[in-house]
Amino acid sequence: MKVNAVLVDLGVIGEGGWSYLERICGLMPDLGVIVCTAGATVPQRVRGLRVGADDWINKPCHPEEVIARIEAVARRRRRARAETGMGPLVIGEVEIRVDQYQALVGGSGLDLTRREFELLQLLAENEGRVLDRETIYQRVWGYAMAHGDRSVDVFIRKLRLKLEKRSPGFSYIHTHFGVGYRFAAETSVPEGLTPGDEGLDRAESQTSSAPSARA
Amino acid sequence: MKVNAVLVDLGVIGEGGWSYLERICGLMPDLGVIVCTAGATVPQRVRGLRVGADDWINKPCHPEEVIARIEAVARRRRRARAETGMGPLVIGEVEIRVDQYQALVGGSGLDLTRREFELLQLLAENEGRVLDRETIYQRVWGYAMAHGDRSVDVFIRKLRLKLEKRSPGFSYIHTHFGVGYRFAAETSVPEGLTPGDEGLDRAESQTSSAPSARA
DNA sequence: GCGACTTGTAAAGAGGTTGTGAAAGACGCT
DNA sequence: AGCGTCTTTCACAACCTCTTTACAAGTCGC
Repeated sequence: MKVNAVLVDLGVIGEGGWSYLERICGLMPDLGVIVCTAGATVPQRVRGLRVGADDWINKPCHPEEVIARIEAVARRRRRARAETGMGPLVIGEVEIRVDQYQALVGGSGLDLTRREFELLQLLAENEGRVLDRETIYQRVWGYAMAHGDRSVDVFIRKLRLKLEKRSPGFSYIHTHFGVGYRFAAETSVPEGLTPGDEGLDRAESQTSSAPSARA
Repeated sequence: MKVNAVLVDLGVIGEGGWSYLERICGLMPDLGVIVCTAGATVPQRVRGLRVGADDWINKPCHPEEVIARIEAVARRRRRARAETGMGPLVIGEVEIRVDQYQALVGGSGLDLTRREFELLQLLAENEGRVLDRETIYQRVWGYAMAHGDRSVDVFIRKLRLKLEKRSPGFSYIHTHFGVGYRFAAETSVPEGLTPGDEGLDRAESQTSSAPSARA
């Protein structure tokens, strides 16, 4: 069961309420946030929506409407991450069984530590997308990355070692210099390309060389 | 400019309003829909949100709050679209996936550095518009350009090389002497046409550029 | 066409980013 | 507590990108 939205009853809103709201919206951008207050003024509601709340209900309010608004927000959220199917995550040779806390490569189990697994899971859930280190750290470690922290790099390396040992010839984790990392199943040595005629273009072809295309 | 949300004023809602709302929500699931009505009852609002509206405002309502609600919905939409990669930027053969930090030409990936990518993105977002160097620098580098800085020119060149290598016969980045650069998909060698005799409105030659238009 | 200015092009060094191996520290188990 | 495992930190090497510079080529007004 996945949470798509929360209903936050702040009562009569005060300073504590604002910082709380900001923290929720900042920390969990994927979560729908509906705020419920007693007698909030228009400027307050405006401020709340600006901070990041998805909806704002003022008491007294009808239960039916509250439910409908929750549904509306939750539906939006669900749609936004429609790809988060419940089945195992499969990218190329790699299969991730989230519920079992286990990753497989070519059918046999991969021995990962907790951090390694959660990093792999995050990357795989965002297949094809470049994630920067701050985002990775925030979502795997659960709090903000300290300046100069190299943990992400180190764990990327560990994952790479374990993955590429199991399926040689494929590279999964790609570095985007100055940006972050991207997870995708690609042949590490694109055939038919002579190293040297590339010029400025390092010709990493995204689509053509996917080994086992995953629709 | 991309539309993220619409505000639909249905007045006093009747049967026509319902079918209209259903059509909008059904036809354009990616669009945020905010409904505005006069004196809709709670069951009516519940029904509207169930049909697929993202928010529901009842008149009389404060303009400030309306704007805040539009912003909230639009923000959600934008985020959802960026996250799911729903809205790649497509100009001619070039496709830009902002969330993936990746650009494709003719379906295969173009490997760009961070600055190159951000420059391309800026140009593509302003397709057909001439951007001067100061603006480009300000928006890609994030601060004002120093006098005599040639960085923009250098990166324009790098982009041109990578783009034109991949789709020969087309030029995307056009120089406007003394002004700046303009991004548009055009055949690079149109015979008998001197670049410059386009007159005053050179900006809107937005050919939808069928790739086979060269014959 | 001439001169002044703008833009194209190529290359190299500086500076920052990432890869890598190993040691130190934290954690959990018996 | 003792031990092994996992995590974090550190230092250095390797690498990539950005910026700068210099010169060539192009464009505009006269």
